[in-house]
Amino acid sequence: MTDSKSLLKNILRKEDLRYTSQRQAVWNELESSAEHRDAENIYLRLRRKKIRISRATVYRTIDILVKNNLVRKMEIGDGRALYEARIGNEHHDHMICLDTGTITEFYNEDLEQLQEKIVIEHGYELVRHVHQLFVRPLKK
Amino acid sequence: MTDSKSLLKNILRKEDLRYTSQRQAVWNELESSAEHRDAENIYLRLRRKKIRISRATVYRTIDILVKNNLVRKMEIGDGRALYEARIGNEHHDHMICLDTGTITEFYNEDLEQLQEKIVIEHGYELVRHVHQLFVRPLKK
DNA sequence: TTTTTAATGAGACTCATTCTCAATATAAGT
DNA sequence: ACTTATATTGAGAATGAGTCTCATTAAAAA
Repeated sequence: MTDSKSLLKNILRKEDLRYTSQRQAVWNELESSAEHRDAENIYLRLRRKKIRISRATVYRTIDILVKNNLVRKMEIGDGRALYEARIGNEHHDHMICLDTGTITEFYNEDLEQLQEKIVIEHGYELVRHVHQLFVRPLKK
Repeated sequence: MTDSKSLLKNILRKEDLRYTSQRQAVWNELESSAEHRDAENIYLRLRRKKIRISRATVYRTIDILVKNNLVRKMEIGDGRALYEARIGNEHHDHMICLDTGTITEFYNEDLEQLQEKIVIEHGYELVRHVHQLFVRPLKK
């Protein structure tokens, strides 16, 4: 069994959920590219590959993957959400260019630590965070 | 004329828009509380006060206020957006408690500067940012 | 005032996501 | 393997925040 299959199976077992071809297909699709994709894109691609799946199942499966940290959800502000696999993909935040729509990933350790410090000072622990920088190219 | 009225009038004049009672009512409503409120809440409160206004106008007016920095928009991740007046209200980010829903505002100068530094290193300038910390109470 | 044109309201519409429920598939037990 | 119990699925209806349309109303310019 490939790592990808056993990883998913273990998570489904832990959650007392059944292993199905649809759930594997959604995970394969997300895992196979580093893109930020929306649910409709995943649905359409699976259909194009002649995989029998519905939108409802795509959404339901993504929820499971997000809850189990295999996939990161990112709300882009226009009412849609984009997803990306976390596999071989350490934590990062996003910089979104307002001119071109280009999404650049960034990670800054100082920033991470500062966030932790801030929430602790308020008597909380950090569960997750959303950090998006909306930018424009520097004109020189 | 109150400050609140002339502030709005000036902005509408600048934007070549007309001053109307509905626009004033939406601005009054937002300005009069420091709460984070959604569009529906503002609409219902104005109706309860017997002010003649429609949802469409609430949304249209909020857009104008956001565009002119009188109001800050905050997407909360469940598909809704919350709004708060910026009046007497310097920039801050939000900490959202997952247990209680409590929203705590925070501001950290180091964090602000770090963000600026990061985008510049990538050849961009920062236009705006979204920074939300989802937290849980520290149990001791 | 009159006139011009922007703003409004009611409700239709959009679009991502969620829900419903009958049909189907998984996996446990034999 | 076969049966059985029950979780999962699919099709499409439903939801809900936000946007759009267009006839009516109201600013504000003349």
